[in-house]
Amino acid sequence: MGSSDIYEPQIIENKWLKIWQEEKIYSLKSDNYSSKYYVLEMFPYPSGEPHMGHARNYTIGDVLARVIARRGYDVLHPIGYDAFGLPAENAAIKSGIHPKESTMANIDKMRKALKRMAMTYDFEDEIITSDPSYYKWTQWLFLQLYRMGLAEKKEAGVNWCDSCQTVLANEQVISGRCERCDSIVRKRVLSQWFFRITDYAQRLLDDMELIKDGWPERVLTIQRNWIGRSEGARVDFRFDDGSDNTIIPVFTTRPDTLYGVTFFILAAEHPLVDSIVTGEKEKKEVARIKALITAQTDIERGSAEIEKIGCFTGRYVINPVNDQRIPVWIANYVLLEYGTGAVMAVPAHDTRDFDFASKYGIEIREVISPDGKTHGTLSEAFTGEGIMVNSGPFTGKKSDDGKKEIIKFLEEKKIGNFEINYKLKDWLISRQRYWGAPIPVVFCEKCGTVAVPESQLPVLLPYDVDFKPTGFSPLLYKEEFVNTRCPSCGGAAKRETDTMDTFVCSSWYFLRYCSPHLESSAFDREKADKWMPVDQYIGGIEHATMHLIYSRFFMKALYDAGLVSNKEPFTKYYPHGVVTLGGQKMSKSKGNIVNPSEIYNKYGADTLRLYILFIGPADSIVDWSNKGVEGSHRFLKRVWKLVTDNIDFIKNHAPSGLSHIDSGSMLKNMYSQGKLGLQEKEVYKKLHQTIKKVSGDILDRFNFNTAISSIMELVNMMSKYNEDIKAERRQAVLVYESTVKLLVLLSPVAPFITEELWHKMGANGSIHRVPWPEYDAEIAREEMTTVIFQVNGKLRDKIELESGTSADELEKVALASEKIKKYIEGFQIVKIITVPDKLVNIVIKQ
RNA sequence: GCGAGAGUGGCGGAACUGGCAGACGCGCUAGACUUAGGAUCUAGUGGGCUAAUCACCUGUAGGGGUUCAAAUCCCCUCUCUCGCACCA
Repeated sequence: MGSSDIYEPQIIENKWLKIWQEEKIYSLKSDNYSSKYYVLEMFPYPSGEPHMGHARNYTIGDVLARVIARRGYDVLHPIGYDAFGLPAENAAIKSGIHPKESTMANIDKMRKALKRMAMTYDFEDEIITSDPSYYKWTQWLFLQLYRMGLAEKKEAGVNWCDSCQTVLANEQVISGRCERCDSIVRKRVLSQWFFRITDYAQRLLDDMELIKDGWPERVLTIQRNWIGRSEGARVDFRFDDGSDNTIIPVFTTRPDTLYGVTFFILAAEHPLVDSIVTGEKEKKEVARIKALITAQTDIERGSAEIEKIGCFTGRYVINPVNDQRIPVWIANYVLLEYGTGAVMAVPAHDTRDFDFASKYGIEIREVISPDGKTHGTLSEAFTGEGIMVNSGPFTGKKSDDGKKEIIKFLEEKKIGNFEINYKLKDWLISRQRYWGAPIPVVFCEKCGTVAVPESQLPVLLPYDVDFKPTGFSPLLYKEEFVNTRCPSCGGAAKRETDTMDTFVCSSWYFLRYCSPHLESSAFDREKADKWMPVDQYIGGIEHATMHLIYSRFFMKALYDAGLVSNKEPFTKYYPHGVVTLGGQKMSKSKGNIVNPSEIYNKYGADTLRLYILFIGPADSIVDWSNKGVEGSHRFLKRVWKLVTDNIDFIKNHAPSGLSHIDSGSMLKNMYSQGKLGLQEKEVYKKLHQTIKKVSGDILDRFNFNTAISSIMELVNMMSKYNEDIKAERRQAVLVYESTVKLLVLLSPVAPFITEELWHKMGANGSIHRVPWPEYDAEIAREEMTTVIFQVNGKLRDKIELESGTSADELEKVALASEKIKKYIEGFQIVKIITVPDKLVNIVIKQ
């Protein structure tokens, strides 16, 4: 046995990497096809070499892209790097290595690893968001939004992370903590840049209709919750003494409970609080409670468990529907950020108000009754719909109707109106950090805020800066950067020193991929129209309310600007599951990491790719197992042995000039002429069943794990055939055909070993150019079927019968079965259920 | 607390519209080859009963139901995962 008969993954993989690169087989694009398919995996943040989650994500996308391309589609399958971001800058503070250097070094590592794993990307088309040729267009897009009035600088209470020394978008705060470093986030009032994503809240909801068939429902639910639409009314309250005309609007989803308002609450931070409190005693108490409340973190205030506290302010407002005097309180459970920061409290019909009223002895007045009767003292809030009681002219109405009528009443009297409220906040995009795209704006004393003209883009990020975190952008201390001329009047002006949230960069990269090298604009409209939307997007679900919602917003804004033709960026989205080790999330700090490189260096990339798909369903959490890797490697060794054995056999036994193109039709002829033996027919049928199963599993169901098991079954059956039948009696055409098709089916998952064996078979050209096989339904159909016989639903016998045997015949055979007879003798047969090709169930009376 | 999804051998997981539960892989057991085996091959492998690979019983978190037939459909309970959670 020569050395060429041993499976040596390192040697063959390195060999093919080189050849493929020379022959550029990875360019899946061609403009000659009519049907396009855009496969995209979320691009990586270049943190070093890729981790197992990356390997999983990219392998899934790669296999899909390969199969689709070989079904004749024109496939766009690009890669790039989300290269701006905090980790590189934090590393720079620690180590002194410039973010640009570390980022580029990491990208090199990443690219090398992706290539080594045989990902079908055209690396010449990759994009790097931190490159001026890219962020020039990020800045340009910022300006488009600015012109549309969708970008604005405004004073607002924002989330501040002390550890990251920057503000965070709402989406980056996960239950009161920083998404990146887990520190507790605190509120600060700062002037910051925002994108008005709230203007698109309704469309982000409505357009879910366009993508609902391709997105998992749970992801849309997460977005729906995040947007948080609620319908109700705005109701204006005024102070009772006419001392001023200040209107305090509130938002309520239950205008039908307006008659049950017994107190009124302002958020402790509400700007009116300080000015309205007049009495000395109240001033003291309000100051004390306010201090207590503001000391509570957002996490505490956001939790329903924390005790409700508050106090009376000494002032009253008038309930506009019945002119009653309502005491004004402050309380910790009313949040400034939501609605108007003021609430009409209806303790009888709101659990929070009920708790508060009970604690402080405030009146609880029932106005909605489940049965239309009044109930005196309530033991808990009734929050359901019912019949209005104690509600003046509205008494007796159903709450649903009452809502509409009260809104109508408010609108007529101009003291309120129908309103929709959203939890979604505007997207805060400025960051007080260095390693990001500069916001292309200057401030001029004469002209105010001035957009940098397109011709002056990009606003280059200076290289030499001091990274010390001071709470302000490092750019602020870079005078050459800050001091500039006003583009409008030419006078002295100062540049904006904040940079953009990296999520801005990633909100449009899928468009840049359509024309990655274009210098004259962000993207070529025609190309974007050809490729967009992304047909299949693949990536982690943790971006449900960040990247995925921002990208949807961007696409809509660009659509409104007339820059793109689609409203949604991603037709289908598939969230893959994470890879754990010992049930724990892999993390550097815990030291429980298996890197893809360890695996491909030891077993080869084919083993890695195979195992990461075989490990479990692609959308579920899977636990890494080194034993499992070995199993996958063993399988490839078995394939190697089977195919090399068959190559030897074919050399000695096959008719000369046999090619895989005619082996198929030759075999079909032999099959129809009855020239195949029993076991040969079985192998032949299994082959076509496998083609069917693998195609469906990959393309329709994303079931890579079962696609691989079915290939394993085929290999097992082919090996068994070789074992059972002596070489001289084997059917050469069958051996040839099944070996060829086996390699083709396996090639997207294990591109190296299949290419090597393909060439060992004497083929010309790459296996990765061979069209995806079609199955023949006639051959895939089983001739014989196992029919089970049951008595009272219990399995008692089974028999092989020709497929399609009639129900009558089945019944006859079943009743003739010795085993069945044993069970039914002496009993009365009640009925017999027959399902052709499946079973006969004889029901007897016992 | 509310909502959604899930629970199948020792393990990862199959079972498409109700119709042979446990495909495929790991692990384990026995055997073959071998100086050796953590290589490779063969056979076996849900549990119980059994001399047996015959036969039988039992079995998909637990309990009930629908059905000729339930891992699959319905109800209740338990457990886990995810989402939401003073959102007025």
